[in-house]
Amino acid sequence: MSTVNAVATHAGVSAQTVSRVLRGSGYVSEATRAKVLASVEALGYRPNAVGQALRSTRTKMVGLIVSDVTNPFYARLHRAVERVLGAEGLSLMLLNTGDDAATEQVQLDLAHSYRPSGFLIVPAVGSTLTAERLQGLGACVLVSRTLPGIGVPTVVTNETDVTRAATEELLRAGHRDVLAVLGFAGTSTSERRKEGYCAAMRAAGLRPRIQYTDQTRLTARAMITEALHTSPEVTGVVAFNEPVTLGALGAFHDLGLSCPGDVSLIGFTDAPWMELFRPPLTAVSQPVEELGKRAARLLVDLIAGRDPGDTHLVVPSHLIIRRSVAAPGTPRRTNSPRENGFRP
Amino acid sequence: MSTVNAVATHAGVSAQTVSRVLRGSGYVSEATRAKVLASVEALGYRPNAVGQALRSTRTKMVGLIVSDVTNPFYARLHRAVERVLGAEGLSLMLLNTGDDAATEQVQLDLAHSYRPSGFLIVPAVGSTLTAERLQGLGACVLVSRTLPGIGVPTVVTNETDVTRAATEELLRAGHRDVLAVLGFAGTSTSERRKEGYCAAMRAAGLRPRIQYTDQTRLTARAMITEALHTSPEVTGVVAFNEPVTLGALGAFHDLGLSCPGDVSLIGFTDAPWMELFRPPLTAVSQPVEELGKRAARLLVDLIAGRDPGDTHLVVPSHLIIRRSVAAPGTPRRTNSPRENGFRP
DNA sequence: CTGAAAGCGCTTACAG
DNA sequence: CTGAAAGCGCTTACAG
Repeated sequence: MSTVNAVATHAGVSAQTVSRVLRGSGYVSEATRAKVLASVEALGYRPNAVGQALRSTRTKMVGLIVSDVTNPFYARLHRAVERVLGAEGLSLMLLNTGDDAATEQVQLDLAHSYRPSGFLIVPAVGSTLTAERLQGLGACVLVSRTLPGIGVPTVVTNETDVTRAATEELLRAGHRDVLAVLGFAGTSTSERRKEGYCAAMRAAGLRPRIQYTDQTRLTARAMITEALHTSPEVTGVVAFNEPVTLGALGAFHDLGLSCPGDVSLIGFTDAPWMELFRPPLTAVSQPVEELGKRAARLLVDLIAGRDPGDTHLVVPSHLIIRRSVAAPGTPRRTNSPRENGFRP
Repeated sequence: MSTVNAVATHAGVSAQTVSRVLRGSGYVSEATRAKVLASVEALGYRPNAVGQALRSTRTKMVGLIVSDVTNPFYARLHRAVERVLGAEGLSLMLLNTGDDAATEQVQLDLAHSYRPSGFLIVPAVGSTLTAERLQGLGACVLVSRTLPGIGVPTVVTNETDVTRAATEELLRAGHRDVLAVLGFAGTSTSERRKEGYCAAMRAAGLRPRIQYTDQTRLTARAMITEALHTSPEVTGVVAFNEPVTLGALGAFHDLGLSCPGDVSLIGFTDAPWMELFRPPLTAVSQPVEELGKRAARLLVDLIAGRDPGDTHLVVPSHLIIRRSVAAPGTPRRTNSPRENGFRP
């Protein structure tokens, strides 16, 4: 493993000159530059990022903190972010909070110990992050979820509007009792969607019916099974994310309910299988790639000390109409669960 | 941002003593330890991982190099690996090769510049990685895919056996013309599955029919559409991964083919939606969590310089029988594509 | 245009 | 049980 000094000796120059050539900063004569480059080549020299980071007090790395790496939403986000950052010579360190505030602190500490150039954070439920803490982290952008009363830059989608549109789609088909399955209570994503849902219901003079979940498939499946079991008057469901959408379909299965015959469904975060499903699912398509790209660009500006312009970005989601919403049928009797997934 | 020296001054000891207390190595008196800990607390000191890494010439980080972060297989792998490594105080740096050999080199260089403690690698297609290169990287485990003639530790699944079992499941139902849709030609995963598939076909005196793909949904969809279009005698399909399974379903849709009425399908890498699909998909369930756990443990042993025992691990996949395989119906006529996804 | 000196924050030998 | 010295690999001022 050769070092700058080895290259310097080999080229007959000083270490700083090697550094200057490699960073392309300052003046270097063509002759020296050529000598250095030849030595770099000859020795197969690769700069040690740790040495660079220590001296420059910043690692060319960005911490991406998400709540669940196996949720496809975050995998897509990761890839989109990586594309933009990679072009800027920045790497990504992906950390998982499991939506636990304590884990979030630990992971943030861990990432911070590498002194990354910046952070892209999806705050965990009940996050205890404060403005000061985030300030201390340096450049930082909140993605998808925001934190109340904290003026940090954010990039989110227009969930309120699109959830209202989704709800109205069900109401237009004739549904009167629509269940909104949300994520964790208190997160900005749940609350903003609740707003849109409630606005549509109120405008139609209907009573909202809300179910919070932990955003995972299995919990959603059990909760939706129970809700539809005890409230057979529900004929429409708006899901929260891909796992919850799968949970809803699992619940329909457990109760022997057909979709859209017995109950209509609007999926969230359109996934490839939703188009192929029978029925093809009407779903909200979130612009995940755009979200990631915008967040990454905003962060890059912040890191470079450039004026980023608007620091509170909203990218539009939209509703894709397919065939999982139909007019409600005859009112259901009490449904009893068929098999796995539900304990009364 | 306080440093060891700040803590040392505050506690009235030397920097090395602080270091010893924090690392829990060497002898330190109870009194000194208490003083140091109090100062750490008082100053809110957090060690700088970059400083540690530079001096100890190893970063407490592992590079995980995969081919496509948005493939759920790798997301699950990431989480499983992170669990084991996190418990050992190791972080993960996730890098994407997009299954491109040149990108693989670049990403590996990049990761290596941080001098991680080890690497977990899913080699890209046509990977130019050599034994020497991997040696130079330090501790290294190949996951899921192997490289021919390279004695590096590996953790894979028993693809040959399970693909043979999947093929036999179709033959048992009466199929004679079964299409095996594989991934990239030449990867160990494609070739090992081809082996299992061919073994089953040969044993039944049948002619193999193989289609290589780039393992993505859209390409698989187009290729399978074309294959089923030109060869209406095919009545069974074995898919390669989740994206290819979706591609197959898309192809059936494009050709107006029902499953399992017109064509039977065996999915690969069981995903939650496959159970809920109509028909519920018979699929190969890969032990991704186990794969990640074993690979991570093996790497941890290697890093610690412990004897890892067996360095070529095979974890078992198994076939989950559901309802996408049925007896072949009457032979199909030439199918013409219905809509999007296929250009003759 | 180039170099000698210093130091980023930590830990590794080496003394005592 | 504890400390003075040195150095991991690089880049940042500062001279010339």
